[in-house]
Amino acid sequence: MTIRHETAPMPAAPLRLAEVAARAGVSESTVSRVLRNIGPIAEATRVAVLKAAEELGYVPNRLAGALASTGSALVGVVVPSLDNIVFAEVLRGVTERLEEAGLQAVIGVTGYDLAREERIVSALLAWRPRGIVMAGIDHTPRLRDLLAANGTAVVEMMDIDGAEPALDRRVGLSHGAAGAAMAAHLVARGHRRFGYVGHDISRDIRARKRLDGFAAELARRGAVLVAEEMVAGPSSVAAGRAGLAALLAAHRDLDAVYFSNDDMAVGGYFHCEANGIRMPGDLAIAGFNGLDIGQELPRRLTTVRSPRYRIGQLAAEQILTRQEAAEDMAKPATIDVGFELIAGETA
Amino acid sequence: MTIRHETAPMPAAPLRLAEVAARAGVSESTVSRVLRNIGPIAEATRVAVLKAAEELGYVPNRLAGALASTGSALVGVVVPSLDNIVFAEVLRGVTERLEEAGLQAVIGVTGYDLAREERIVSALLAWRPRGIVMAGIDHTPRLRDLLAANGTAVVEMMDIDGAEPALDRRVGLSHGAAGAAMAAHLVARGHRRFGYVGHDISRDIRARKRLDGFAAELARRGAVLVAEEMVAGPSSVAAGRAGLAALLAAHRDLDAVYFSNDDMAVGGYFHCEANGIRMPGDLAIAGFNGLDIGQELPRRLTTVRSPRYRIGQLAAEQILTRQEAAEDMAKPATIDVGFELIAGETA
DNA sequence: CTGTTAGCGCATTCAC
DNA sequence: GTGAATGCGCTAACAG
Repeated sequence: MTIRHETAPMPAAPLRLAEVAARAGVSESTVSRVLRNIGPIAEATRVAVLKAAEELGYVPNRLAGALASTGSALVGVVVPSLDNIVFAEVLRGVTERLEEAGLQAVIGVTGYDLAREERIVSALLAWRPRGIVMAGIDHTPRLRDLLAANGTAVVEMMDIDGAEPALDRRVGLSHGAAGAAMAAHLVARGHRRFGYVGHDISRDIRARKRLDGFAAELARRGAVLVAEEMVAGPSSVAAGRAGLAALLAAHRDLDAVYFSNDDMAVGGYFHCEANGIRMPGDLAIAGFNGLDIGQELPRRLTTVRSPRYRIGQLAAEQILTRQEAAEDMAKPATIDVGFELIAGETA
Repeated sequence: MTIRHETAPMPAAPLRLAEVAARAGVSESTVSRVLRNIGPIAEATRVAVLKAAEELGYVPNRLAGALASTGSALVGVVVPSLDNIVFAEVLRGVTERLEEAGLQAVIGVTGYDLAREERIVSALLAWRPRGIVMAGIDHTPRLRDLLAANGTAVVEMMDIDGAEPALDRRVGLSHGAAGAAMAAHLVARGHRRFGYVGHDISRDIRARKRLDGFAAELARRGAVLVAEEMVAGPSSVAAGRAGLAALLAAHRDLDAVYFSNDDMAVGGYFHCEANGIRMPGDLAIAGFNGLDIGQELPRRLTTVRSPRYRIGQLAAEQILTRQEAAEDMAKPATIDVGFELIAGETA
């Protein structure tokens, strides 16, 4: 047993609307209206209510509020990973835009696992969110059904080229086109014999789409993708370094190497630097994402910049502006944010 | 007006417990119990209920559940930034541990702004979360009062050395000690004349604590902190590069430079590389965080590794294990996860 | 402009 | 083992 000093803060149950109402001498509804800026309120009572709420340190119970009004201020946000700065930036875009509108993000991380994504989204739906924002357009059939049946606003981010029909809205870019654009650029720079270094591409579907677009464009332009080196596990600088080493050990005659993303490409860069391989003279190197680190290297990395922060903001925006009235008429809409090829100094 | 095909999914209102009950031919209470694995249930009815819920694609309404049971499965998570991979990793640790326990994270990003932190936490509290996990131990007095009065479980992460009393639990490391450890290491390596390159340190309180610990230890060991170069804005590779350039322009006689973190230090590294400054012969360089990128540079960066993922996990753990029963007796507890000095090749 | 009356969907007493 | 009430804290019609 402890002896509690009189001034010690009592971990009391949170206050209710009723207690604010009592202190202000008005009804609960009035307090509710004042706090939500709804309807006409006499200035005197508004002041009194605000004062009472402030003095008591009242924090409204949004659980109750959402239940009563059938509409929570929560938005589910699902990303495949947080190791990757890319998704952290998307998340920042989403949360910032949501905050402006007074909404909050509940997050889920799938680890690139579609079954887990299904479970996570299902759990998110339990909060009756205003909407769900998820990375990627590839989902389990069961998740598609769940989302469709639920009538929840859904925004798919990052990727816009897929065979499956859109759930609701899409904000992103064509990874196939990004891969093709890089292939075109590299071929134009005179490179002909290509290699590829990637990470576990069976899970990272967008990386696969880039590779497919890249390979197809190479073929179209008469260049060759000589070899692909896939490193197990997630992408990282270390994996890129090791991957390039392995690739070059087996194939000494490559002009250029395309990496699954900038992390991997930076690893390749370091391998070249450490082994006296000059870029792009001895070997050209290219990545994807347009990360800051790549542009701060002594030789700027050739890559494609994806507008991640903007994608996050636009995705949140879609949730905010979804007109319930127009819901039935609205065809699933796609916003293509495009990408920018950065012709750096490594290719 | 659109003509809706018969098979088109009707964006119906989400199902209620009652509909599952009707289909299974039992009462709502029974469904509720089956779904939550509570109390004795006949195997036959359990199967029937599960089948009905599955077939209907029922997703429980946690808003209602939390309201009725006064306890939500939400945990507020507040970080200063998401640009920095460091906090993304912390967030990953938190969400992974929470997911194991069936809880979900609602996030808030403060932008290193304490007033905004206060608003965000206040908004988070509105969901009556199981607990709040926040980065840092420096908060507005008003936020401290709010949290104390509320009786919410609070875990402060990252930092453990502060004048203010802990709110509830702390999981982190002493940034002052980390700065001092680096000072000791560098002096032991023979360096005497030091410079510092930092970012906007008025907002990044932990960076300031590291600098203070660093400077104090230098003084104690008879070395000198010749100059500090503060770059406006957040930390970045570019800022570190520019900062070192500026510092060296004004002070040509430095032995070693301590950076506010690894991002900045990597920038310094690139500056040296681009300008033929050899590390550590001409200039020693050290950072803080132990990011992967620093350890993949051709010369491994000398730095201090902070166990960010682990901090996140432990912080979530604290929320989970907080015994309501022992709540009154429990003194605010601090978990020091420590840090590891990485003696790289740049110092 | 303000108060009163009903639920929101579920978890929880209790009975049976 | 199961079902029938009661209320969580708030918003949303209604009156007045």
